[in-house]
Amino acid sequence: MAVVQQEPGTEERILAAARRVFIRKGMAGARMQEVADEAGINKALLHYYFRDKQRLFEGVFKGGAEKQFGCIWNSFNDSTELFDAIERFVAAYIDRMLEEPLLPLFIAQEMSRDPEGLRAFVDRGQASRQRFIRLVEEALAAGAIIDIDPRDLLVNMMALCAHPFVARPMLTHIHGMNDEAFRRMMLKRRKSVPEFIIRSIRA
Amino acid sequence: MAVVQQEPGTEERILAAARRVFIRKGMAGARMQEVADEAGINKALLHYYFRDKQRLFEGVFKGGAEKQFGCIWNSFNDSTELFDAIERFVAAYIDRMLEEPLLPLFIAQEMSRDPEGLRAFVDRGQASRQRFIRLVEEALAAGAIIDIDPRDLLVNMMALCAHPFVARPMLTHIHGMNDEAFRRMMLKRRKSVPEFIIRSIRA
DNA sequence: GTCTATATGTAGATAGAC
DNA sequence: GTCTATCTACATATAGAC
Repeated sequence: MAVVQQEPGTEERILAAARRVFIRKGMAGARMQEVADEAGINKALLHYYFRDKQRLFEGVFKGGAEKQFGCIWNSFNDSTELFDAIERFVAAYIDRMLEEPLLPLFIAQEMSRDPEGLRAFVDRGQASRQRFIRLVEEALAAGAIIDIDPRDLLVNMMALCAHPFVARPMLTHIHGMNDEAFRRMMLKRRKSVPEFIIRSIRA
Repeated sequence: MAVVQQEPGTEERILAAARRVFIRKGMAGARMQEVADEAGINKALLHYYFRDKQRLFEGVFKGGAEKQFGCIWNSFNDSTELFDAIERFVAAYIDRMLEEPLLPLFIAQEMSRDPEGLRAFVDRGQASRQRFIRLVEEALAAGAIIDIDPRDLLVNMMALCAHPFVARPMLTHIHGMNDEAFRRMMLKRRKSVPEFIIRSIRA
C-alpha cells in the first residue's frame, strides 16, 4: 500500500482548527463560527462531524495526553542519573512549549474549569513521576544531593519551565520583548534553568 | 465624624460579588446573572450601577493593582540586602495568594485575552523591580552571589511562587491533597523556596 | 458531505412600574 | 434604587435541499 502525502480531509482540518481556537480562547471563549472559518467550512458541517461543542472539545483533547506531553514524561526514561534527567526534562519541556506557547496556560485554565475533564493529561505521567522520584532517592543515597522532597523538586522544575509561558504577556511587556526575543530568552533558559536547579540541590 | 461598622451598600456588594465571579470564571466565562445572584439583586439593578459587563469588569479591577499586588512589590522596600529581600518577597507573595488562590491564573488568563487591559497591574511595580535589580547588582559587586541576570532571577522567583497556584488542580489531584493539605504545602514552600533560590545563587 | 436557511436557547441590556 | 417584564443580539444546534 503506497503511502502518499494526503491532502488533509475535512475531519482533520476541523480538528486542527478547533485545536488552535480552543487553545487560543479556551472552551468558554471559543466560538463554533471561528472554528468553522479556520477550517474553511460552515457551522452546519461542523455539527455534522461533531454533534456539539463539548464533543468537539473532547474529540480534540481526549486521549491526547500522549501527544501533548508524552515526549516530556518520556524524557525521564532516557536517564539513569538525576542531573542528566533534570537537563533532559527541562529541554524537552521548553522545546515542546516553544512549539505551542499557549498550551500551559490553556491546560491550567481548563483543569481549573473542569478538574475531572482533562485528568488524562495528569494520570498519564504517573509512571514517569515514579521513575523520577527513584532517581532522586538514588542521588540522595549516593550523597550527590542535599535532602529535598522529590515532589517539591518536581514542582520547582515544572514551575521554572512553565511559568514564563503562562506569564508571557506580562514578561514581554515588562522587558519590551517581541516574539523572537521571547524565544531567545527561553532558549537561554533551556541551559540556565538546569544549572539553577542543580546548583541548588548539589550536596 | 463617628466611624461605625457600616452594612455594605449595594454597590459594594456588587463589586465584591463581581470580583469573586470574574476571578472564578474569567471575563469570558462569567455571567451577569451569577454576579446578580451572589450580590443578592437582579440583573437590571446590576446594569443600573454598571452600564455593561465591560464597565463592571473595569470597575472591579481598574486601579486595583495597588490593592492586588502592592504589598508584594512593597516587600522590596523593606530590605537593604538581597537575601533578605528574597525571603520577604516570597513570603509576601505566598501569603497574598493564599488569601486569593485563583488570582495568579486569573491575571495570566486576562492578560493573555487583552494584553492592553490589565497593564496597570504590571506597570505599577516598575520602581520596585528597579530597586530589586539594584540589590542584585550590589550583592554581585560585594561578591555575595554568582553572576546571574537579575531579570532571570526575578522570573525564577515569581515562577516558584506563582506556579503551584496556577497548577493547583493538577497538584492536588496528583498528590491527593485537599485544600488544607495544599495550604500546608504552600506554608512549607514559604520557607523552602527562598532556601532553594539562595543556595543556587550564593557565591 | 456540504450547503442555506432556520430554529432554539441563553446572555446582555433596556423599558417602565413602583 | 429596585423590581418585573421584555427586547435584542448572538451562539449553539437542527432541518432540509442539493
